[in-house]
Amino acid sequence: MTNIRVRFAPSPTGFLHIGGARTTLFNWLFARHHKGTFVLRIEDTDEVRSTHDSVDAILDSLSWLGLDWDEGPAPGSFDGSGWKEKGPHSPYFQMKRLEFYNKYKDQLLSEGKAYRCYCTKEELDAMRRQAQLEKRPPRYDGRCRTLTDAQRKANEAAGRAASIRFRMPDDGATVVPDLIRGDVSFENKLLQDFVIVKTGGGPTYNFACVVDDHIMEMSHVIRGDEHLPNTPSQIQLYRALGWEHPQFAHLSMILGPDGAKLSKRHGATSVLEYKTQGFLPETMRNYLALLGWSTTDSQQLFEAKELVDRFDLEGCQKNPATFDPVKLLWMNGTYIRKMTPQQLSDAAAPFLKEAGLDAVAPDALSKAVSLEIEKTKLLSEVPKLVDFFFKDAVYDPKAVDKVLKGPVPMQVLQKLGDALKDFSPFTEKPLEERIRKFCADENLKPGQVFHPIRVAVSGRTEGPTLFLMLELLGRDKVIERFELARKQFATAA
RNA sequence: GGCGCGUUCGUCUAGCGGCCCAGGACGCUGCCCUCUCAAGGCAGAGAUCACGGGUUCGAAUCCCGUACGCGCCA
Repeated sequence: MTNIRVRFAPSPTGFLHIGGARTTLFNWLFARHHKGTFVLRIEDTDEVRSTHDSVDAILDSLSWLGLDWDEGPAPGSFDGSGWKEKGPHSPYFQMKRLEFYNKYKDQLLSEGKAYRCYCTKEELDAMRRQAQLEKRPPRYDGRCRTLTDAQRKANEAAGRAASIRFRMPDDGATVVPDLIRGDVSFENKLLQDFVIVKTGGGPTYNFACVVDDHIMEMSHVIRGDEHLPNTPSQIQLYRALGWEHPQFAHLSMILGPDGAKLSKRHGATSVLEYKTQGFLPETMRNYLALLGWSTTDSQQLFEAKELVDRFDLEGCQKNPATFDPVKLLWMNGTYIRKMTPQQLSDAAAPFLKEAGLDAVAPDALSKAVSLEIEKTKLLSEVPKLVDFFFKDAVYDPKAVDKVLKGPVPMQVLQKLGDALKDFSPFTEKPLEERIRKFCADENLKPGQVFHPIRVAVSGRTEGPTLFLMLELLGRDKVIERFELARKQFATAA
């Protein structure tokens, strides 16, 4: 069996979006599963829209997702003119590989498999309109196929720029053997002589892609569904160049909730946005894997290694999948619950810093986090879940209305405050015993006591288990907040 | 417009001729646990397998059409 070599080949014209991340993930999983090689190639032939920032954003996104590549540019290595690269096929930027495209363009030209086309944009537009009028497919008519040397010279003399077109076969059909969809057949007469080199001299996507995939020895091309209609043209190019084509696998697309291709108007589509929202990379990998791939037992949660072990192209879905943010959120919660409090604190560090909680002692923070871990769904929620341990409580008016209003809560706070003033040890079990005794002594139901305590101390009705929360806050803060709440809300009664 | 791909609970999916009047997961509803919120446990609602024809003793599964959705080429 040949070595497995796959690649992800993004155009650096923006951030890495969810669809691109999914394609990368599948390539990466396939490579790792087969102990093959994963290559990152930058298709920057669109000189107008390609930017250095986009390259960096893509590299950062992949690094965050934990999808490492064996060949290609190194993240963070931009030095003002380019990136450091690793791998035997460097450079991995198409704009630095023009010599290859030129070489094979010349070969095709000299073998008569490609030709110069002098048609202007206006002429091509006219041709298209005419075809539409006659209800024919708008296909290039091949008028420059048979230009004589004299005609060619005349065109050159007239200052017309030439593009290079590939001579497609007129008859027969081209079959795309697809690992996911089976054989897909396209009639050649409906395919046109497509441009391989633009008038400006740059290669088109279909040409550069074929040349590079061959030179870089790709065994499989795993890419989005939208490339399937390009594939017969590419296969013809491989043949004309005397090359064997790689195996193809076309992944179904990812849709937004409205059934249209996932795009910016559906909200967050940049992978990095999910990082800032507080999702974990392992969540993203697991969830994205399930978008278009599954096992026969419909397993949902996969350890990192398990995903690599179990991934295969056979489990890939033909039909498009709708991205479900609700399930993503659930999944993030399951991953957070698997973490230790320490790990969660560390992972949430950027968010804690933003909330001004970065000075909190790690040990105290970890304890607070441990009380909230099972309800955390996003890293970004951690600060507001624990802030009242370290900052003044902010009283939620609704909570106050519901729980602190009336004479009973106020009395509870006063009497219990007195009772706890010198109480020791101020730890969970003794506190529970003491407070339950207080309930009995005062002839109050536990709820009549517990709820006011909770709101007085934290400002809200929902929170961690009560007595541990009190222990962690410590006696001084508890007493202080009892008093503060009484002063602040006594009149409200 | 032409070509191509797709169509199983709201969503992600299992299913590759009998085990399926369709299984799992998210979400939803109810109950249990309980000091709140969660988490967890249990139960439930939810899919005439897009539609119409075939093939077959038997079809979600095979074949052919139709509809719809999406993509590509313009």
